[in-house]
Amino acid sequence: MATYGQFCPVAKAMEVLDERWTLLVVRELLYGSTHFNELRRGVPKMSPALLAKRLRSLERVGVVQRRDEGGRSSYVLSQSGRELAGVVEALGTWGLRWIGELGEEDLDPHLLMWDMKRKLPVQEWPRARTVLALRFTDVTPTSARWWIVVNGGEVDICDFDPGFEVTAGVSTGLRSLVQVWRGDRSWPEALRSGEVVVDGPSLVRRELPRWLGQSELASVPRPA
Amino acid sequence: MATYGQFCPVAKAMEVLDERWTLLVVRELLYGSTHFNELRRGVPKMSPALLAKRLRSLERVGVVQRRDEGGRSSYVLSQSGRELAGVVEALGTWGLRWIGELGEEDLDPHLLMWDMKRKLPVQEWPRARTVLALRFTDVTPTSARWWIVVNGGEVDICDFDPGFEVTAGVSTGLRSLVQVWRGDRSWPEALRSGEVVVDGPSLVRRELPRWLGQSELASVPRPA
DNA sequence: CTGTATCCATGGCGATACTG
DNA sequence: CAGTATCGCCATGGATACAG
Repeated sequence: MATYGQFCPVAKAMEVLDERWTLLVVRELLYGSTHFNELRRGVPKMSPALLAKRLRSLERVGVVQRRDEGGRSSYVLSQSGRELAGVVEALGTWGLRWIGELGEEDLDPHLLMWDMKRKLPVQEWPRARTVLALRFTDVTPTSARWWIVVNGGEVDICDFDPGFEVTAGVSTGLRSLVQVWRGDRSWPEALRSGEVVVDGPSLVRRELPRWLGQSELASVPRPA
Repeated sequence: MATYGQFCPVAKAMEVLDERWTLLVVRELLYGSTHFNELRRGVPKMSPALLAKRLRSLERVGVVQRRDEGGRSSYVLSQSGRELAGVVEALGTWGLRWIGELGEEDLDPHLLMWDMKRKLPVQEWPRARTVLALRFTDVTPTSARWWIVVNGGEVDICDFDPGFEVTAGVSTGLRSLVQVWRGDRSWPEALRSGEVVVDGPSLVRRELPRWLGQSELASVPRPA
């Protein structure tokens, strides 16, 4: 860990946190991931060796507590780690307001589905099993089709047809759905523009924005 | 600038902010520094080449506005940059609470004096010129003696005797004064323990804690 | 004073393969 | 599933000197 040679608390914090990927791992832990490969899903472009290294660093500085669970390990934030929520939130708010341009390489369908799996507002969905068939119109075929299954408060995401009756189909450009999820665009606008198309009963077409919702940070006000 | 390939606002923010030194430069700009060598005083261990590079990066992403002022340049935060105050504050709060251990190399008397120069509560000082002669008992002779001159709301820090009549002398270990300044220890405790010794009229001995005060973050509550 | 230019070593980190 | 092991590049950034 490189040092700054400053007693300033900001510098001392950055000695721990400024290394590449570190705060994204913390973000995943804050979102509730506890196991190695679960963490990997949230930072897929990070090599496993580096993730292991970061977890060891975070454990050493007391941000993460590692527990051995008979062979496998689990990683949980300590009190110190949980308090990084304030830092992560400030970064997210700032990033949403001021770093709006997304490159093509930022648009990863796996990450979007993983994020949705964790944060879909299941309480808005019907009690009965509900299945959305999602199709990204502008994505390489192997990652273009997804199924969202909500049943009894549980969300499952499949990249193959699970075989259940489909409640509705959703067809959209990946960028459009990412923008709506982040709150860069609104659901009504995206539907009106025709960039997100819902194929199904009119009731579902009306409810879909509430079912899918938006990420937590979406409501952050944007600069005028 | 290395990318993460994620649309997450935290990741997009960190692409801009996670490089070494970047947020410390922003901190200096938030504290009001505007010129190159003024910034350098706040990040003395950073090479000038790297500082120039970081300033260019920050300008490119719209955090800093550079102005040409007839030969020299000044650097001012944009609206986007000013909003990084929330990030810096969250980092400082967390760092103060959880990264308490300071190594010897973190104890730089120049940085302490530079910080004090900017943030001394001059409104607490007498109207008439007041001079404190500071001596660090445990620091290499060339950086051990400092004079703080407060006059008409202006603070001057000298590393040589400015020749004015000295109101009082303060003798202390560098670490002790840093700890008090950060709020890791209280003024009463430091004086009582004898680690900070004030040599002067009893009125000054009473007033000194209010004159020097503590850094802004010092009041952050510490973990039990 | 305000930077720029150059050089160089380090090690961070990405890629890949592999193991219990 | 949960990591380790290894390799090698190249970019980061530290140091120093110098220029306008």
